[in-house]
Amino acid sequence: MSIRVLLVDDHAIVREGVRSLLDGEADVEVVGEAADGRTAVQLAAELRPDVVVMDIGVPDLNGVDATRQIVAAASGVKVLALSMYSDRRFISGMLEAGASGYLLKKSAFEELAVGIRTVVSGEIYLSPAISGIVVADYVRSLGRGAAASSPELTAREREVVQLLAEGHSTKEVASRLNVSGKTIETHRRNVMSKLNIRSIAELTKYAVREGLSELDA
Amino acid sequence: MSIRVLLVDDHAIVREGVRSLLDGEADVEVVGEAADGRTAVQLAAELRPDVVVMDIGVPDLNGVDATRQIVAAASGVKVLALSMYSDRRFISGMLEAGASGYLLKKSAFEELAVGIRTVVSGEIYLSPAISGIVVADYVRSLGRGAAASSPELTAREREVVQLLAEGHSTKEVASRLNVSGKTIETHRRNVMSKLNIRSIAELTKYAVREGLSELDA
DNA sequence: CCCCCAAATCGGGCTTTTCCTGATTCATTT
DNA sequence: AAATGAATCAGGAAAAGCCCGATTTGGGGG
Repeated sequence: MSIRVLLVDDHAIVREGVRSLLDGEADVEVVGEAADGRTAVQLAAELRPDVVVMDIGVPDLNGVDATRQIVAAASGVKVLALSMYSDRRFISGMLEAGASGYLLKKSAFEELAVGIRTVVSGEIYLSPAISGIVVADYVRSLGRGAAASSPELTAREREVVQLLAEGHSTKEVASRLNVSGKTIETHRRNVMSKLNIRSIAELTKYAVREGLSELDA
Repeated sequence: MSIRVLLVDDHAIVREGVRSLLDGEADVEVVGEAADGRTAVQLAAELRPDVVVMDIGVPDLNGVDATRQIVAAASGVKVLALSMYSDRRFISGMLEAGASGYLLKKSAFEELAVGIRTVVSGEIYLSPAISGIVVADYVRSLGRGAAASSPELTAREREVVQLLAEGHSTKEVASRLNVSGKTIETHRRNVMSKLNIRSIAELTKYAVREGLSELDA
């Protein structure tokens, strides 16, 4: 029985390349691909892969929140983050969301193969470069009580912010999330109140700064 | 005689993936890889590949300047830009530097294969999404000689965009510029029509990309 | 077990903004 | 002189936003 993998990355060339490489691994089988977070969550539920290889900077639903939903909905499905960034916020975000591993795109493919097998076996896999940051954070956290990330916004709120920052109207966001426009409106206003901002422009910049949205999206 | 390719990308996984895909093309042979611009220039001189597939966001020496040096030093070597971004500045930068093509990572791999063969034959290859931007720039350049930073918009329009992107409401912008709100409204709608965008979120990102606004403003 | 709270959901009614369709002025170009 | 593009503005319809409140649901603590 080979390891069933779902690939999530918004760049088709990258997905196809990784798939091609994984095809060379006898014990790994790519069973699906997704170009955005929401599709990833759906496919994870349908396909029940062993591992989701998740890029963080994906549209529609970001990698962190997609991971949270996948882990919550499909127990047993492991998520392995594959990111360009070694930014502490992304790392801690993914691990807190329930990812079983984190590696960098600049790593060799061999690391991905090892990482996949490692997380399937129930262990955690971190790129060597990442380990240092995680340990440093851990050591720091020994001194303080909590204060890991900035839980200002709820997961749902971040979801709404991301979609709004990607240029979707309130109505579009509502229909995509299958809720009333009033609900989205409330979420937006709550967020803007929490962040003390008064315009979509500032909200968009916040989303970009937080990695919820890409500048060229 | 197969087409000899040099891959330049700072992400090993991406390089290996693309190499794996290209290995499936009978007439293409990957003869080298580089993780940064300086190495790319050296290898291009040593290996004399037919095509350099060049990522823009590489360390040490950026893709644009690396392209410039490769084209200057090794006549006959074609450079095909492979970028995450469809930003006009990158596109024009690469083409001005002498690249023979530009395609996006979100394209399918098939496009890369076609692109490589196209540039080897001496022609230019552009992703369809890119072509529109290039043509728009070209058409614009027909009218003017220079073409400054963002020649799409008039000075007044940029002024309005900047203020909107900084989070000011239409009314606030109007009073600051001492004109009617209706005028600002018209400017905004004209701009959004020109740029083919439908939301303040996208307008804000445009402003940030163009340097009209700061992310932390 | 029950109460409370936070999060998510929605509605009514009113205000504000946006959208669509023109229209005028002025400077530059042809 | 005619045409074009840029900047300015208006009126009315449509949409979105703002301020109130309300329900439901899932946990935690008493």
